[in-house]
Amino acid sequence: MARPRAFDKDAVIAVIKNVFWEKGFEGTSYTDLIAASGLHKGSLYQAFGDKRALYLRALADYDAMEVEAGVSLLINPDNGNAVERIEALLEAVITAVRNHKDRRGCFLCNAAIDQAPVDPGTEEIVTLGLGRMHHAIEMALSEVDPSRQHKNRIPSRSAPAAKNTASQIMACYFGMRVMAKAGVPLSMLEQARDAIIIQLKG
Amino acid sequence: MARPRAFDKDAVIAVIKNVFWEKGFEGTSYTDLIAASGLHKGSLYQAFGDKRALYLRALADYDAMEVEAGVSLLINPDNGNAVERIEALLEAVITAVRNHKDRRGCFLCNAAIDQAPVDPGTEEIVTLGLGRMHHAIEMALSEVDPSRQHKNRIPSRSAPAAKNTASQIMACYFGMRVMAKAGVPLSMLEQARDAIIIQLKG
DNA sequence: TCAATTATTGACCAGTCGGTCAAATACATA
DNA sequence: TATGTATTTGACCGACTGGTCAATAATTGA
Repeated sequence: MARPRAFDKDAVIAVIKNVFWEKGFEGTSYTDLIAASGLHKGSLYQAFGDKRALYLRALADYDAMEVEAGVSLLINPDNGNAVERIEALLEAVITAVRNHKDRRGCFLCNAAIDQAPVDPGTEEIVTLGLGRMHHAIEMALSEVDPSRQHKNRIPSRSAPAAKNTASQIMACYFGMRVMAKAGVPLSMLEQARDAIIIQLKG
Repeated sequence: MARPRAFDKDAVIAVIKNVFWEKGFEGTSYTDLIAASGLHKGSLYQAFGDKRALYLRALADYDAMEVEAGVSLLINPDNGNAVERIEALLEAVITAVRNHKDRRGCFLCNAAIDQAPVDPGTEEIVTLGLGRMHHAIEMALSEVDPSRQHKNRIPSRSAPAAKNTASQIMACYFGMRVMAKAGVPLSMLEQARDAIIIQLKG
């Protein structure tokens, strides 16, 4: 019927996500978005709406991709026992800093600090994302796999204890991301990871 | 010799600190700073330099006031035993949200995310502040007060274990601040606090 | 009282911000 | 091939950005 769009919307969001992820909402200008996407300002407006709409789509995309990856890492028994999966999650934070000099951190965490307090749309995506993360950790913690119980000595937890510990691990995880962004020595992140794992195994 | 300054520099920094604290670096404009301080743009420049210099002074002031308050809370035995002092620190995060609807969070934490990765001056203040916090927690954890040891049953920790646990508690603390900003239910923050305290007492 | 020195003031700057729009363009259908 | 429709384009907008500066005012020591 009409002229078709010359670009793939999802691919553009994926690119733009990286800009907001790295620079935050206020720190990102249309000039940045144009440079990254190769599109014209008018095209961005026509396809997605204003800057805030673009930001929310980018954040939702992060949630669907990266947060979801974390959730499946935590839930899938193929990745080892519950403690090993949680350790892998924490290890990923350290690896990102060590190998890739990644200072972008976690977009959800960045958004929590820079936009959630002033934008309800951001707040909603962030709290839902944190909620799913929390639930995944809780699931992992309460998991009792009878066939592995002996071999790995993971103490099983009552439901309320699992909830408490899940909240604690969430806090540790996001705290580690903040510390990584802050630029603390890697050793401090490793210490935090070790302490958590020792606690879980003990 | 010459015309004296009509305002108190420290008082102005204290006011401006609140603006940056709430809105971040990019989110704060000179218009905001002028409205908060009542000064003219030229006066701010003459007295402090550019926006970044102002931000760094505000952050340094936060470090000297608020972070230092946290450090003394952790170190001073008048505030109870080590676990009680750490609990008070975590409780303060929850209270700030519950009673004052405070969404500013921790300025050091906000700065870690929004400016530390792109500004070395910010990174330095933040890492030094985190370092002092870490040291204070470590001191509290390794503290063995013989007269109280029996009464309160705080397990004493070896130096390396105290370092690990200190890093873990730091992460939990900053994570809780992120979660508070994100707008998670208060119960989740209380769960995290409970889990940490149970861990320390166990 | 006068000179030297510093602070205050508000007008001013170029550049950039997010956002709009009408014209040109390209496609699918008829 | 003609027509209707959606996309692309780049010029354009007013508002605001961080920052400057020359004129004016206030103070102290001489």
